[in-house]
Amino acid sequence: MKKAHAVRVTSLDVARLAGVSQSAVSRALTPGASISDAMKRRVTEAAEALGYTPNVFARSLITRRSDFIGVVMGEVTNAFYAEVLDRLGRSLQKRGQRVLFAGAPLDAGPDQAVQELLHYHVAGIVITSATLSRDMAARCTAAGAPVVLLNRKPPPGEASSVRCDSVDGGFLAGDLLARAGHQHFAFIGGLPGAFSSKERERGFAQALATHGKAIAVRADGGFTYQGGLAAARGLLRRSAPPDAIFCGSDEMALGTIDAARVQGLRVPHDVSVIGFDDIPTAAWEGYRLTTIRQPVERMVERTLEILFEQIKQPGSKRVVQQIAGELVVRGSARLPAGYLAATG
Amino acid sequence: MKKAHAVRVTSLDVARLAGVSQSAVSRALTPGASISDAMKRRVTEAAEALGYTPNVFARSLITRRSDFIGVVMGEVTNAFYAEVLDRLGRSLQKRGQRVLFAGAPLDAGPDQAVQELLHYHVAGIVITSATLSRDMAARCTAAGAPVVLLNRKPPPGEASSVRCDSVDGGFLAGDLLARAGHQHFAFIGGLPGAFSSKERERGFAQALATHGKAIAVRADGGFTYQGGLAAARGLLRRSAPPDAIFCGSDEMALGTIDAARVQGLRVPHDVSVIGFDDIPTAAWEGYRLTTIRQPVERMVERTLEILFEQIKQPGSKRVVQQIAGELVVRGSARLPAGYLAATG
DNA sequence: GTGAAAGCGCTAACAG
DNA sequence: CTGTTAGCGCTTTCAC
Repeated sequence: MKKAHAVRVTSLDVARLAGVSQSAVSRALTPGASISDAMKRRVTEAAEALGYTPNVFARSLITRRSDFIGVVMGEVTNAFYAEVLDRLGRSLQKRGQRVLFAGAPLDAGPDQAVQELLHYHVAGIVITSATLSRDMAARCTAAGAPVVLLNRKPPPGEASSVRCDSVDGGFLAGDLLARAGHQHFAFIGGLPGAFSSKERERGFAQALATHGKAIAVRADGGFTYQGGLAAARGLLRRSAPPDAIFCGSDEMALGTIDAARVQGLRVPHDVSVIGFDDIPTAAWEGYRLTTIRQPVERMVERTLEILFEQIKQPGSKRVVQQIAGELVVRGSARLPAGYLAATG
Repeated sequence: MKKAHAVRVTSLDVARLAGVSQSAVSRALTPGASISDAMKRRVTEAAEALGYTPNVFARSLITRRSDFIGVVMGEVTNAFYAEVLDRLGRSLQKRGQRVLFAGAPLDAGPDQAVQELLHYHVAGIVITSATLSRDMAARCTAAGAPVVLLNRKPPPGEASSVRCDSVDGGFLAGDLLARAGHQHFAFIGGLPGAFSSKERERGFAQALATHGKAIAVRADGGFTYQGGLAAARGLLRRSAPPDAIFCGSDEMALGTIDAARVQGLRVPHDVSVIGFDDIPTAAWEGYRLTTIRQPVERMVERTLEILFEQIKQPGSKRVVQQIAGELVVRGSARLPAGYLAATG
């Protein structure tokens, strides 16, 4: 059984064992410091022998930098964001960074959470909950902590952002539905103020316009299953119910499918449904939801790429990037004639 | 527009403004330090005027304690754990603690993640991924960081644990199914080595034995939808297929329901299915899964209670607590005759 | 109860 | 390239 050293080993201990100065130890463990290979090896060996790791607090006290990356997230219970967090965590762990997790009340915005993170001299911040205020963005810049927003409205100022191209994604959905010959189109949005939801609706409307159609009716479902279910129920009970419904998120689309089934409607025979996200549940046998996939992996990767670029190169220009969504054809929407033949 | 002080305000600044010593400032912000009310007020006012907050690194460097709580979690993408994290985050935020999030590779165990957390002098650790090794548990104790495991096998040694009573939960499921008159019982477990899964199976078997029955066949589904689907497909294709399936998790139960439907079986008419967890999806219209609910809220609350007790009172005895699960009757399992009348 | 002084363990500027 | 030196901002003795 290994002994549990309660006594902490410091750089001085390592220095003594290696027979060098304490600052040499520091340099040996600082990438890019000017130190000879021989010295470096000597120190490294002594450090390993003692099981030494630098005290993160002493280090951060001086450098004013930590290896924390702050993650501000509103809804971990949303499958899409759970996956974002999962991938974020793995990537950061691999790069030797730590995740300082901050839930943000959806109603209050991320400002307070960000303020707290700043106390910990986070190296950077990823926000997925809502848009940052201009004031807080400025504070992050002043504190030297670059910010990247994921799937949020690019805030005014210097914060970067990565998002799935919602307009384009909405267009994909609208185009498919229109070409399949549907006549009455409905859109179910998330929260009235949500930027991504509005963009998805816009793209949807644009595609319909291309075909001389328009959104006949809309409702909001708060991005949740229950909300989507309720919204769809209302829509489908109208005297002229829609035969094509595009939802701003998969959860709402799944609720929509269930609402249709409860009313005895067949999907997609009586009504076509398309979602947005491609969460795992969308692929379940019970739903087989046709949807617009957000390429989470690439989005997260790009987010971190930008973040680390800015960390390494403070003051570099902000980047506002869109990544294309991708139509995933399953069974919840009728297809245009000859569609399968055309796409192979 | 507020000015973004790039210059940090230190306790010395506050001391100067208040006309007191720097150590007085420290004492004013340390609960339980010996200081007069007048002095405390004076310092507090100056601190507020300057927007002062102590440098967490300098503080932790001395005290060897941070306000981080480490959370080691394997599967955020699992709806049950997403909810755990969500609640954990909210509660901790409320108590002024920060969440240091560490994903743990399921295959590697939590030891490495815990080791990393210890570097940050976390005040405590919550683990939901797998059981801690005895060695690492000892190291946590040595480092003064209490550990509470959530829904994991209580490790040998001093770590506390809170879990849903799986034996009892399994019993509930078995009892209901047996009393409803089913004849062929199947169990779908998670991973072969998973403690909670084994306990659920044991309780299930015990209940069946009470009625002179037994588990006829079993399979493993890795706790996932796809795994449950595949496992159930195999089970239902047997020459003597089960008419009652108890699954070690809701996701697998949902997969089981879909597997049954794909084969043209009606649930619960042809086969009854019961899950475990009560994740939000279990309540969806498309499934209406009868399941054993884990009272997440209480479990998380109790976990934190124990953790903070141990933080406040180092060396206090470990607690191993079980919290009862609760049968949630929906539509995926046939009920014993007169059941509804009897339960009101 | 209060101030002065001594570090916590480390990085970074400075000589050599 | 290497050692010496000076703090980072705070908590915590120690005198008074």
